[in-house]
Amino acid sequence: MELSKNFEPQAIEQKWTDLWEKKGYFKSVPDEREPYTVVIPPPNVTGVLHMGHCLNNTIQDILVRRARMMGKNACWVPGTDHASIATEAKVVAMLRERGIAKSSLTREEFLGYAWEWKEKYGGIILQQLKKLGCSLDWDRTSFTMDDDYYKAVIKIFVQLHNDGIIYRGLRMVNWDPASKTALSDEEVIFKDIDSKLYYVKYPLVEDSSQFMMVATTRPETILGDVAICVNPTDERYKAWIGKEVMVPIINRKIPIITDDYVDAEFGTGALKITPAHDKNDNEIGRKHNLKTIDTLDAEGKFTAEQLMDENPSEQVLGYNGVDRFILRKQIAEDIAALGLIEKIEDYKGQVGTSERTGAVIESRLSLQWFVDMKTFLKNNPETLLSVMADEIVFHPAKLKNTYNHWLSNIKDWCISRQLWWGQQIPAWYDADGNCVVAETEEEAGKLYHSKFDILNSKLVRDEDCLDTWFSSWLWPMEVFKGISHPDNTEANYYYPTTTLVTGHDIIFFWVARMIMAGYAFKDKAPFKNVYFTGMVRDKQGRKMSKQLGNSPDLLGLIDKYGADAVRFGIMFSSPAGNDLMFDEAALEQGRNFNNKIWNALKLVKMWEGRKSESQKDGETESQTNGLNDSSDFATEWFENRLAQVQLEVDVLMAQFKISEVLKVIYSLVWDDFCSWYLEWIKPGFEQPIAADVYNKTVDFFEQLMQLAHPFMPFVTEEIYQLLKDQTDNICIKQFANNNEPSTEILNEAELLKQVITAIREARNKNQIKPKETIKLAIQTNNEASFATIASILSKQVNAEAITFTKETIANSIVVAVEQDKFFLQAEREVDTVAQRGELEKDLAHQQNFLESVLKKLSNERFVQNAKPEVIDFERKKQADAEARIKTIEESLGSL
RNA sequence: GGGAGUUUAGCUCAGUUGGUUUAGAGCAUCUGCCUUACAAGCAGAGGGUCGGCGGUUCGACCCCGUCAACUCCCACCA
Repeated sequence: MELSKNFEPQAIEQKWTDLWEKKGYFKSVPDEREPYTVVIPPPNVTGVLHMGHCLNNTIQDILVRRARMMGKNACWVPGTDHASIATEAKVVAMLRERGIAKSSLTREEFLGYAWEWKEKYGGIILQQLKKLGCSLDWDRTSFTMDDDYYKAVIKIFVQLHNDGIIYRGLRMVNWDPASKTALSDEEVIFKDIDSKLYYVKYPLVEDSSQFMMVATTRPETILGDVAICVNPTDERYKAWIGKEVMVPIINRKIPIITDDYVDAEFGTGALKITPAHDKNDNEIGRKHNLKTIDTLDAEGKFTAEQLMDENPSEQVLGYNGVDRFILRKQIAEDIAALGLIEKIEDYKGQVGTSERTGAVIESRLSLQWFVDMKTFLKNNPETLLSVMADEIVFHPAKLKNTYNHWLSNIKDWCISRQLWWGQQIPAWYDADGNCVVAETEEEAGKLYHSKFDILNSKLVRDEDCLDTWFSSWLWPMEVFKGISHPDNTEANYYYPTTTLVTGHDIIFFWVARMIMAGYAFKDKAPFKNVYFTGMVRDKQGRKMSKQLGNSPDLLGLIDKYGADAVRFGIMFSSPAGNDLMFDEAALEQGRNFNNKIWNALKLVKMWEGRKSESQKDGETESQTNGLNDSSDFATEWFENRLAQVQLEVDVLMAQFKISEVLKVIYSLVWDDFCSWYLEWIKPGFEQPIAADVYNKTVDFFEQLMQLAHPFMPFVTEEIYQLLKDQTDNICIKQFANNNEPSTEILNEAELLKQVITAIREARNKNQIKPKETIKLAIQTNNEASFATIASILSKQVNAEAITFTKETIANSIVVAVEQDKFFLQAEREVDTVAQRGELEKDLAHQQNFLESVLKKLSNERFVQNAKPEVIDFERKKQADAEARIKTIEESLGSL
């Protein structure tokens, strides 16, 4: 069979995806094996695959594939999240394009469109994961709004409500005017913005020639002012306390009050109090029994509704419906027209924005549902303890601090959203606002009658739905129906899951809440390990974003480089726990690596037809030189090297140093296997290869592919199949047990590599052309061991003859490695001047080195205090350096 | 304002309890090679007073102190 010049990923990826799926390799059912369970962080149904997913899912696939090859029952569950706000926004936008307003639809009609949208677009991202090679158990695909899942969420809501953990209350909440819903604190992102600080004069009621000056960034809320507040210790305002000032434009009389909260240093030291539009103002308002006057509607537009009993002027009514940001400028201008603006300063401040829509958040007094997190946490103390005690292990561990801090300062969780797409809150109200919470309408009715003894009242269900995270916190349990059908076989087998892989940006949103939920509802941690990935950034370290346009097209990259190369690239540049700078050059490196492996295959396949039955019959080029064949040494070395790396990989994987593992494998394949091993066993041009050497080589190659398979599934499967007729597939081939590697042969090989490199370097420096052969004479105490590797050595340094000598050979290039000396004789004259220069440079270096070693050894305190092995090592350094100096001096003498 | 982290070669990063040939890798750079697996390659090389200063120690990239720069998280000073 003819193998293509370069590896062509496009030709094989689909083939293996289809075959793996057809054979059902990634399907998992409970059995007697130990499970290795991973649940995917469910991407939003609105999502398309981006670099973050690529990183995240590649890591999961590596863990899962490796576990599968290590005899575990690996189960990786796919699925998507309904993403209430994001999806509802998309559906609303789609309807708008079709000319349909959401407000013209009933809830049922809207949900019909939403499901339609979900069915059409919701699966795209999962299909894209297939392209990446993810070995998910597709039959288990879940969705956070599946029927059972929906019921599970409702069940948990009712349970927590009955336990008194969930309550409904009128609170200041974060309000997103774009999506017209409340948000949790976690959904608010604070951003630095340039704004203005307006210095506004409030005329004193008793003497309008005097003013109270207030600095504010939000003049648009002035019409809702109910007081001016100063610090009680502020001398400047002592005389003003208790007096009244007039609010500009609306001319409301408001008192001057005091509160410790006010910082006398900031602005003018006087704070206007607008309880409807600011959390702190609201607190102060409550303390001082002030009115709350709301002047903004749900969309952030002015409304005079609550001003009507003040007989608002035409001017005030004219503000109706004006957007808050336009209003800000307009009111500032109008106040300035009254002569009541002293000055306007530039001001750098922070504003909260919606994580989803980006809209500036308003604080708004609103009736919402909350989870009492402090009590909930008190009931489930393992949430914190298990992480701090490493019962749930965080990678990297530094995030334990972050986690601890958040839990220790936890606030109540606002879980109601003014949306339709999501689990509808199972609360029913009568006309008087009496409320019952139950899983179904029927139960709600029964409960109502048992509770209230009111006849014929009509119950209406709460319109709102739940925060998406209130459903996804059940994910590791409910994908196995652990809540909707508790104690089922699957849930008992797969839960707790083994490892969670997710971005550190959702540690509070999701990870912390899953841990809480795990302990609260299953009395068990949801997972044993959490691997937090960093954020994917571009080459310049900027976050990937749509706005910057620096987010590469992942499917395009897969087409261009192949999925294996993409996986390689992202893992290779992904240090554990740090952000990674994405650079397409890494993918190129991955592609090159695939190609390197491919070419190694081509080389081995060339030998396949030239096997000789026994090693004796195989006449190698070396033997024609009268040297012993060294391939036994090569195979023995590589076998041990492989065992060594396998152990190293086990250790690194246990520490989740996944990109380190890839680097180790990369170097094993490229350097040890291709650059050294294959060259060492390579027969001469059109010469045969000993059958046992060939078979061992194929075996090594298989093992390498197996080791690399979790990282690069496609190319490794392809090569595994091409190496020889296989009865199985690499993705389920079990790792063999490792033997303990022999350090002796590993050290011998290291020395051989050093010798080869040193001689090559000498050749290069002396401008001996690659094709030009040399005669090599070796002066050593260890002729026997050099004799066994002589054929390798002669091949690798292009020596036509190797001899042993006791004497220094005149007019040759001398190379010293440890205590052995190598004399190179070439056709061309030795450039004595250059040689001398090199030798003198080396001599100086060795002498300096020796000096530093001797200084240490002559230090009495060192000899007294240091460990014996450290001293021995220093003595060896001394001996080696002395030997080398002697060699160099001899060489200089013979020049 | 609080907390955490980072600082090692041009770039991205390793460096395990202080001693391992006066610090390692990949990429990039330079030199020489189209050698019949691979130029997406081969063989070599150069490049770092381990952020600054001080300390502990026989010995510090590693421990302590301090300063500096950067990053992230938390916190609604209007």
